Amino acid sequence: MRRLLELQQKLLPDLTRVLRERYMLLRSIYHLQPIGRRGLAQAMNTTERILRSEVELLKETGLLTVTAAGMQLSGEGQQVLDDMEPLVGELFGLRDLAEGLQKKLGIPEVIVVQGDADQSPWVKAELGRVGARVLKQAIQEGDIVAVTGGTSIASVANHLTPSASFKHVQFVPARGGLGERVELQANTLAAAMAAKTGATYRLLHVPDRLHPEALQTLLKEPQVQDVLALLQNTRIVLHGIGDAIAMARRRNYSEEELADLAEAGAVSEAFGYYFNEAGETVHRMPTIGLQLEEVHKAETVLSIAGGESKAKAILSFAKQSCQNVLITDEGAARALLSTRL
Amino acid sequence: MRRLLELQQKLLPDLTRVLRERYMLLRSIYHLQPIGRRGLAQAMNTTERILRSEVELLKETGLLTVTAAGMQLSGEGQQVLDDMEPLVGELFGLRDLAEGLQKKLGIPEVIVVQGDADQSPWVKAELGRVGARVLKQAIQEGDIVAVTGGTSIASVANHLTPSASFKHVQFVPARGGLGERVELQANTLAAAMAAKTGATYRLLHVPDRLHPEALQTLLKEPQVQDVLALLQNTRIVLHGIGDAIAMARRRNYSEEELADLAEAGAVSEAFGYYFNEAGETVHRMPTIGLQLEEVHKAETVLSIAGGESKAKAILSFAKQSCQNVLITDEGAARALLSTRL
DNA sequence: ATATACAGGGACAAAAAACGTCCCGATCAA
DNA sequence: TTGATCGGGACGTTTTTTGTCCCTGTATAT
Repeated sequence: MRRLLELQQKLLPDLTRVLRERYMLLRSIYHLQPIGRRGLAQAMNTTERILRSEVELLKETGLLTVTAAGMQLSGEGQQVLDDMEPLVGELFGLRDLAEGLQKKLGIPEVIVVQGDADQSPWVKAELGRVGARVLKQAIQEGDIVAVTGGTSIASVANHLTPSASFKHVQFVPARGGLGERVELQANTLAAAMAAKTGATYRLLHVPDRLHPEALQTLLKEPQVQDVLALLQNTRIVLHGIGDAIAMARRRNYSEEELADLAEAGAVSEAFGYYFNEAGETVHRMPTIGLQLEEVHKAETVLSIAGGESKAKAILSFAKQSCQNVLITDEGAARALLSTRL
Repeated sequence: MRRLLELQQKLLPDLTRVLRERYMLLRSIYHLQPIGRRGLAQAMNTTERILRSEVELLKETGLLTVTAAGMQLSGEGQQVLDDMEPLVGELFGLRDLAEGLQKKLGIPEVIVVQGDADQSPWVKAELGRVGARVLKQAIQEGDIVAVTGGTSIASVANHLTPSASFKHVQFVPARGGLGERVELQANTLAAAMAAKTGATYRLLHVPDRLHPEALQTLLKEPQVQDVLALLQNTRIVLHGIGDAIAMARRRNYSEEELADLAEAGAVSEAFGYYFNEAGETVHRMPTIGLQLEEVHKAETVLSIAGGESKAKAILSFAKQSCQNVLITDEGAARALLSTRL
């Protein structure tokens, strides 16, 4: 494929530019639909007229339909967008980035999506879309999937679709309450994923900020024990990676606690663990759930994190060397590759 | 590849049109170089200005160089033209034509080049170029290659290049003098091919229009016997297919003989044999050389014929069902496919 | 050597396409 | 019902493409 592209580019030098632009257009429409000309023009920061020409062309090709509510992708347009996925790597040079990361971080598989989650809101959605696709491919009957909270994982939940392969799958929250907003909590997302796919789910109801003694009591509860037993047999871990300080702040840590974390050198966060640059655990959220050893035992660990601001955190967590697949974005990838080892 | 092209076409509807045009441009330059803007514009019947824009673009891409003598392909341009070969089948729908012919005529491999040899002079050159390529692929050490005369085969000779694989190959004329112009005779072409490739060759010197008795005498000549013995071990036959009447006329048949041929239903001609629509031999040139049985015995029979006017002849000869590869052009292919079985 | 024919490149007006901008009636959501 | 937003029409302006002609240099044949 690469060869064909190079050949075509010699005969039609701005082929890739056009393909890139059209791809971004389709993708934007997909994420914003139904959307009007003006709104879209603003979102893609281009002019209304120029966008109009593009849209008219895509309309003639039948890739998008135009209603009074705005424009949206047709079935074929959706199909084309999906079919383009492998092409995108070449068009934006993402394949090279992915290979570079793979080598640098020692992760078996790396997928890089175009854009920067810090700058463009839809990039998070893209991460979710790709994450959902990868999860669907990895899933096997009877799997136990441990999921964490966070915006990236929430995005995956959003893009999951019903499928027979999820029939006997169980989604289990990786950890109990972590003090996040409810729509981003692991419990919520496990349930949401189950609902979207047709799988089943379990919950881990652990109130926030419990005293250690109360925690011990809870641990004896049959329901809780049940879930913990399931977590020990986790085959797939689906988790996000957070910036340590940002996560702590989101979880309403006091200024004092934040200072402690910073002093300890915490850089990244995942399933309630905080890691320093060397990948060592420097702090744990006071709750119960998936243990780090169990993550290492899992067959497939799917990490999702994007945005330039996440680069340091990704690098830190990669030290765990337990990941099988990393899904990230261009912004993070470039930042990672430009830092010295 | 096909899939990628379809995808691209949805995003850039006139991609294939542009690729087609640029390909034809490169090809025309290749066949006419060095050529000036005006001459080329006339040859491709387009305007000077529009061609100029195209040329400027290709020049910037480095595909052609511009000298005071005119423009010509650069090394890279040459390379691109070669690399495009597989693409051309898709762009011009030639793959479908080839498959159709393969089915209809029962020939294992069919290659169709773009254009019509009756209309555009360079199509014959293209047939030769492709023929040379195929021959080069088919050749093995120690092969004996029987070649016929004719313009198509002459074109193959023109496009052959030196190669180590031709080291111990012998080119042998399929038949003795057949009354054609010397530059199209089998003898000449066998020698030419040997010279171009670095192979060796043998000649079959048989004067035109010999009496049967004289022929018998000649047959006893050691030199002749030698060549005939070689022909019995022919592994590759490289031959053209002619329209029966046209060939006879080119060979200065009398009006009376022509009438006889026509009455006998002669349609096609190859290595001195004339066949009717059913593929039956209705006449033979009075000379010596490769026998029809030997053609059937050969491992590879490479037939080359193009132009709409050759369609009937190709169909007739295909009845022999001894061909392995047919190289023809769009004009002939379309005509063949549009005739009832 | 010289004439000639043909090469590429420059120039420029005409034509066409692309673009910026504004408006309008329809439609949907509040 | 109201207000915001939708797609499509309209139109002048800008940019690009195209047609046309000319000029100078260079091969080639005489």
